Amino acid sequence: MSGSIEIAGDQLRAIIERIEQVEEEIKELTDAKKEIYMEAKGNGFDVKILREVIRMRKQDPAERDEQASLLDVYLQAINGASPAGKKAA
Amino acid sequence: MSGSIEIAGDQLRAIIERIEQVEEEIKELTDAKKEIYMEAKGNGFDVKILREVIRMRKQDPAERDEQASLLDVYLQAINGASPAGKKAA
Amino acid sequence: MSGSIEIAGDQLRAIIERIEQVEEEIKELTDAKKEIYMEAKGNGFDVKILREVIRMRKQDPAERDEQASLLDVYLQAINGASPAGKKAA
Amino acid sequence: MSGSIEIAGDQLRAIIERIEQVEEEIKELTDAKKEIYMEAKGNGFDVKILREVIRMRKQDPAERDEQASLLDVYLQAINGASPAGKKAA
DNA sequence: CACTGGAAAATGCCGC
DNA sequence: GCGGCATTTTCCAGTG
Repeated sequence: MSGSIEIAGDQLRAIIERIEQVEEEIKELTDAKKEIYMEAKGNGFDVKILREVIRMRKQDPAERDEQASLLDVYLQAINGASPAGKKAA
Repeated sequence: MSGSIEIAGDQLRAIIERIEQVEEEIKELTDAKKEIYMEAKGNGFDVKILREVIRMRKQDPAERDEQASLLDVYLQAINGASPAGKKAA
Repeated sequence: MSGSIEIAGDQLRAIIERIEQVEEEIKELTDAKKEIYMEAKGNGFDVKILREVIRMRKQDPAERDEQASLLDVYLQAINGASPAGKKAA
Repeated sequence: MSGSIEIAGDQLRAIIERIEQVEEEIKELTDAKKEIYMEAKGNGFDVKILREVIRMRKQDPAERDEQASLLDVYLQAINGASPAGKKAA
């Protein structure tokens, strides 16, 4: 009766503790990351650009180019839309 | 003609303008909100605490539900796999 | 005695309600914005790029160029660092 | 020499590599966390509810404090401008 | 005037 | 493949 619940309860507790443990470790690393950024900032680096560099390195080059050209397409589409009839210039 | 490049320039413009319009309105309201806080501050209220009160009021309804069903939640978690009162399957 | 508290209480309530009212309106507009993006997506536009276009339009050109060139500086600094002794090439 | 352009390339590289290293470790832990959830799911637990339980446990201590001092908070808000028991100033 | 903390936005992920 | 959720990132106001 209370048997299967007890067992599940123990299991549940174990799961929760494991997850909380891992989350704790993640938090430590996240803090470490922040510190590195802060240190970099202290050395005169621009944190925002730094993040962008890291983001770029994560992305594969093909994908990057594709996004860049799509952006160009959009920008040109905006400029080339209706204003001043340069439609097919 | 420029063909595949000229992708719906007019449509794109329309979308962008609509979004920018909405963002403009949001900005106005955000400013109004700030003004209310400032006015409150001028009347001797502590803005930080005011924000906290509002935050709590937002969370409270949700919180109440969660609190009320905490035990249920645990019980469900323990045998969440049997959805529909399959007691002991 | 309870006098000044009462008055302040009314005032407090009024402030809170005004803010909550404004926040409600902001939420509606935010939802509207989301819908526009979703509609655009339904028409084949890339939401992420769309967001970038809008972000770019908000930023003044000078600032934009500055960021872009700083990014270049960083990227070149990475490539030109130690590897393969091209230090002063 | 390239002068002002060659801005601390080595330093920059070191920073980036450190960050990427830490992010790698975070990713491993994140994956571990996911695995725990998956394992739990395999044992009949409802992942969504599990997440909720963990979230509540995180919020609970803070929540308790906030709840306990709600009245205080309101009272402070009402005369927050007099910090240090200036009774009726 | 840079730092800190908190609100708002954006991105990525997971399940359906 | 899409919509919703959770995390992460960015922005901004207050503060020393």
